[in-house]
Amino acid sequence: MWFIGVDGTMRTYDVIYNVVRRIPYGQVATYGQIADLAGMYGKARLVGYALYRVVVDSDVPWHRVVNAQGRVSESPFRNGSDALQRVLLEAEGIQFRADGTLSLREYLWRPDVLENNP
DNA sequence: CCGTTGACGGCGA
DNA sequence: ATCGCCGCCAACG
Repeated sequence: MWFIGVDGTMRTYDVIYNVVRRIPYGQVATYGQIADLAGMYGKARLVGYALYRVVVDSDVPWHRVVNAQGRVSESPFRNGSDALQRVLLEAEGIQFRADGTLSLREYLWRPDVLENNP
C-alpha cells in the first residue's frame, strides 16, 4: 500500500493522512477532530504540522480540514494554498460567511453518524 | 546526533 | 470579545 513505508512501518503523519482521506466530499473536519480520530487526542497542532507537508495535488483532501473556529488557517508560509483551500471548499458547495467562517454545524463531518448516505 | 520548523487549541487577563 | 502564552512533536538536513 502507498501509505506503508518500504520497511513496513506506517509513519505518524500517514496515520493522520489516512483519517483525512475519510472526510466526505462537501464536509469538513477540524484539526483537533482529526487528531482525536487518529488516536492523538489533544495534538491538533501535530495535524497542522502534517498537513503543512502535504503537496497540493496529493490524494489527501487536505482542504477539508479547518480550524476549530470554522475558518481556513492562513499563513504566509502556505504560499497561497490557504486561498486555494477556500476555493476548493466552495467548489464542493460549502458557503462562507462574510467574516470568513463556515458553518461547522452544517458542514462538520460526523463519522459516527453513517459514513455514506444521501 | 542535534537544531530548526511550522495548517492548533485552550485557557487566562 | 480579543489578545498572548504555552504545551506539544515528527520530519528533515
